[in-house]
Amino acid sequence: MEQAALGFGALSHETRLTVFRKVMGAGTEGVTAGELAEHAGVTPSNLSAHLTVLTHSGLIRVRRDGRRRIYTPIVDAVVDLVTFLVEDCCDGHPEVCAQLPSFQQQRQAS
Amino acid sequence: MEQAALGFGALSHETRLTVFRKVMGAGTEGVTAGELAEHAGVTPSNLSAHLTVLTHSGLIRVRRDGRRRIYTPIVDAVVDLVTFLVEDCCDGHPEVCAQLPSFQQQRQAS
DNA sequence: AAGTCATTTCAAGTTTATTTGAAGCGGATC
DNA sequence: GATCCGCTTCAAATAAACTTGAAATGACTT
Repeated sequence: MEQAALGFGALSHETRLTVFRKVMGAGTEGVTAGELAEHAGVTPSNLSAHLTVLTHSGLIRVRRDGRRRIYTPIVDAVVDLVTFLVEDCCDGHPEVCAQLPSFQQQRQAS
Repeated sequence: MEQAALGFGALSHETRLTVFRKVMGAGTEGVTAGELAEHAGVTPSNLSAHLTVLTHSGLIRVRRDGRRRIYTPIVDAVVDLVTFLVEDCCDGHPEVCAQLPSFQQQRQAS
């Protein structure tokens, strides 16, 4: 639960949420810090601070490529976080989770 | 996205996460502040502060019953939050969302 | 109407986050 | 080896979150 709180904390800031989504979208290939800074519209320095929070939460990781750093999602960690939230939602209210988008459908669509 | 950040922020503290889960589990019937304080092992005053954050985030609501206050989940808001996270996860990585527990299955189980 | 109960509000202190710009560092280029 | 690039680290300032206990509120009870 400590881990979940950490994960939610990492997503509790608009800049970080923006960055997180961009990183998720980038998949295995990843995104550079520079691209993320531009995308989020913040200074490199500020972005770096937010990236530290996100990596510390275990939701993303860094890899080096020459002089740039490439950020990639740790998908298992994201799945764990989603699962945690979903269990709260669906254990007590199973009838409600039918409202959630069908993952199978999305899978075929994209 | 602002709303999502607010929601995640509300879940980013262990006490609030504990409280949130208890409220979710209580369903329509709800839980009193007193029960929540005992469950979370914090003072009434401290709990009240956390409840303010949670209600302000739109994930739970209060209703009065005599001299007690009963907290209930706002399930739609929780579903929205889960959906938000799931979309990040599954739009870019649809193959991964198969790892998530099947809601239909859970529905029949409980 | 006085007392008690459940809970919140207040104010103050403490801790933790966030932002900023300057400086540093490792890797590429000249 | 000097320089430029991409990014991080540092330090200092500001802001936001958290905790605490005392006091207030509003609703039942006697």
